[in-house]
Amino acid sequence: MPELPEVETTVRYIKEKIAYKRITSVLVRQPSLRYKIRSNLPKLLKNQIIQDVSRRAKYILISLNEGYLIIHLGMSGSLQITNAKEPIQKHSHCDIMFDNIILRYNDPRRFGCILWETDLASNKLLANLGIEPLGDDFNGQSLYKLTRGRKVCIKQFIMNPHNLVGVGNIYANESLWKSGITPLKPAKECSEKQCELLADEIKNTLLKSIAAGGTTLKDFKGADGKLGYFVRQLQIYGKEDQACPKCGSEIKRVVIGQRSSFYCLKCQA
DNA sequence: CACTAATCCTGGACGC
DNA sequence: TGCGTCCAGGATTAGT
Repeated sequence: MPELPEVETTVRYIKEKIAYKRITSVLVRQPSLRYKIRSNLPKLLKNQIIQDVSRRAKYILISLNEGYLIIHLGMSGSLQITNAKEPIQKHSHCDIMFDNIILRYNDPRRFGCILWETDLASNKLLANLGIEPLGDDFNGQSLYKLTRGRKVCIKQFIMNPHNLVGVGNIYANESLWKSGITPLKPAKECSEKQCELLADEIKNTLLKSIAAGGTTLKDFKGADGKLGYFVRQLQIYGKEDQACPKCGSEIKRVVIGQRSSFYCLKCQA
């Protein structure tokens, strides 16, 4: 599923393809996503020129002459640059057409969204987002400050987009294992040193995955857009009952906040 | 205010 | 083979 690295890779790729191009038409086949696609979207977008493509958390932001397109890929969404000759796939819900190319939104589980807003500040979804893990203001110190007084466990804390954005279940598991912190530890009990380690590992994991993103992106053409290449780099996620790559003891699985969590009893305290 | 559980949806894995 | 059941997952919303 698209996590922050996949979204970032998608943003870079589509920006290159559609920047400064004019939208000729828009076709909505299935408006029922996480939020319904507004019925006047084609009218709103026609003849608009793409000014910029950027990212905030896992939201893809497309600046137009008037207003913004806000796209989220949800669990299973992907954006492809394609053309009219390519056959429509089963879950291709929306086409944004340019002179020679089409930006095609595909999302089997329909957890994503395609919204239009006059300005970003008035959008509720963007209003209460936490810190960007790859931004300059995220580091051990800021993580330490944020976690003070928070008794929720550290895994849930870093996965909550009001605290920190873009860290999904897989990246949370991997970075906690790498920094030797048990996912069950109350956030407020993480030391300065541990916050330092964790912040570094979150950044590392995301950056590595972005570096692998080019390869992942090619896999987006496949039906499900699932992990593809990056899945091979996983050390702990989904490895229940297998040996910890660091110490060899058995990896445990627990459910935290309805999410599977994998950790090593020996390495993570 | 802080935290928990339910929710949206489909495809894939699994048991019978 | 085919049916039913369950699970995965991000982020919001309703509920405690």
